[in-house]
Amino acid sequence: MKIDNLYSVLKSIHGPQGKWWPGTAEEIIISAVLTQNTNWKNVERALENIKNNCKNDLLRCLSEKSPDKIALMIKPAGFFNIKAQRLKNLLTWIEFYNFEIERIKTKTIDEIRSELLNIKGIGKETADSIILYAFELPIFVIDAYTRRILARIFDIKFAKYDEYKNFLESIYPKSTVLYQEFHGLIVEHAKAYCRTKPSCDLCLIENCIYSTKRKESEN
DNA sequence: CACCAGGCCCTAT
DNA sequence: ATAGGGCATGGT
Repeated sequence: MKIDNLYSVLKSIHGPQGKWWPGTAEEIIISAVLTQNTNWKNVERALENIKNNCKNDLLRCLSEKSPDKIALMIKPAGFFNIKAQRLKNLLTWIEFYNFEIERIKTKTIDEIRSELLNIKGIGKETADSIILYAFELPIFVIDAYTRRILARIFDIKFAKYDEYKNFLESIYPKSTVLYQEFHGLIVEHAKAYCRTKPSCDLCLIENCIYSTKRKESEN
């Protein structure tokens, strides 16, 4: 199997993901921080608490809360103290743009990424997730699952995040929808096949492709 | 009981 | 440069 086909193979297995990252742009920005090393179910609870406390103008409202207040709201998501501070840092940046997403989007992807990475608590995966899903600009999000799939199936290993990113962006066309779908497919694949298994190391996409190929050959 | 989850930062080699 | 520890909740 060629890496050019990974996307279509994943899609044939798991189907189109549609709006894989739920919520408005504002909610996506917040949940990008909440989901750091955290189960999505817990993110939903935390986000729900925030929405209950901030009925409208989510980002501006949240930015006016104290770190302690925020920590209390996002408690279910874990790491609540550090995440509360990270949200504050992120919101301080967004405030420069008067909390208007459209104003941020007038900058280039590289500028936005660089600014996001200057925020303490926003690493590459979080920054790229925000750019791809909240700002809807084409950037390839790399996570642990992405690395694992490349390693397992294609025996491809890089040392750095940006090497993975550049590699995949050189193979697949720079398309927001494509990158959104792709990342969603990778995560869903990992979830679907790992969650119920005792060890994630046994969660091999190879198995999945193998069984799919068998089905095809049986037809 | 242990291990994991849609990471990131800081520190010690 | 890079490995290891801390952050913390809820599910399996």
